[in-house]
Amino acid sequence: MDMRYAEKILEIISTSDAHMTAEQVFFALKQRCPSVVLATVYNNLNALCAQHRVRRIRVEGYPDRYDRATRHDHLVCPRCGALMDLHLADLTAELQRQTGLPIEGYDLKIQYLCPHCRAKAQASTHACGSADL
Amino acid sequence: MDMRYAEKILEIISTSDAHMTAEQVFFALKQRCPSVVLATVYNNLNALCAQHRVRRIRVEGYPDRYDRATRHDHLVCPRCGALMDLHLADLTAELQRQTGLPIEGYDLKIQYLCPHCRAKAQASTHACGSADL
DNA sequence: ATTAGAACTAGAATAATTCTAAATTGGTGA
DNA sequence: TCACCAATTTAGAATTATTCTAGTTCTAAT
Repeated sequence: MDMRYAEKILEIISTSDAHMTAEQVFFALKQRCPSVVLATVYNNLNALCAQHRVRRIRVEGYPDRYDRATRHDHLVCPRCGALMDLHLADLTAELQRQTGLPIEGYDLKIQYLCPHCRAKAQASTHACGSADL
Repeated sequence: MDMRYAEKILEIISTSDAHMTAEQVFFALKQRCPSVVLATVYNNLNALCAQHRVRRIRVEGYPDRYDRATRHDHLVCPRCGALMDLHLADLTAELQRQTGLPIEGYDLKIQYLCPHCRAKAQASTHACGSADL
């Protein structure tokens, strides 16, 4: 397993709340380790995800993002892809009970127009009478 | 908007419970319309998703899948990407209350090792003492 | 029949990610 | 110290899913 940079990558991800893409992690790491290459970042990220030390988040229409492995949910803006953390109660036990299955985890993404996109949507509604999507 | 094939595509998706990829939809449609091209399927699928008549499901490590637009949740096998429908109670109101936000919807994916992968995992555990992932 | 606009086709282009092979690194024992 | 081994990284090509562009065809209205 490729792991020479793993600790550094882990630190970058866990000290940022930016939900970075692989490329952003790569640029952040490059500041400290100029010789590192994007493929290495992907390798390390994949290894970290396999070990559940990092969490990969896929958002419709955007590259994968990487996040701390702590259990929490997300708010996703369907317009701009912005991601925000949300700390709701853990539903695992409840879902296990409802489904009767040995579930391993779950992923809850809540769609919500972020304030910025909400403002833009209102502006364009006022301007031309209907949304531009 | 590209919509000449939309009804046929909608029919293919809604009469199948296979959670098809764009390519599978394309092959199914090609049976009836041999001249159709993959890009057209993507265009129609995108239009249908924008109108919320079809739902796109992204699964880690696999191409996007398309599903009926009815509200329901999914069970996802983290090993093979298999998708299964799950009809749990609608959480929208509860989430709206808990977050205090005007949410537009949500996406709940529950990870669960499907019976097939479970059997395989057990077999390899017995054979060589530990999982092969 | 003509025209205009929408939708389709073909295939090139793009973007994210993975793969392959070669080079480098770090650790271990001689 | 030196040589060796396995693990990891590098470099860049390859792959895959999806989108884009330009030209063509279709439909419906005139």
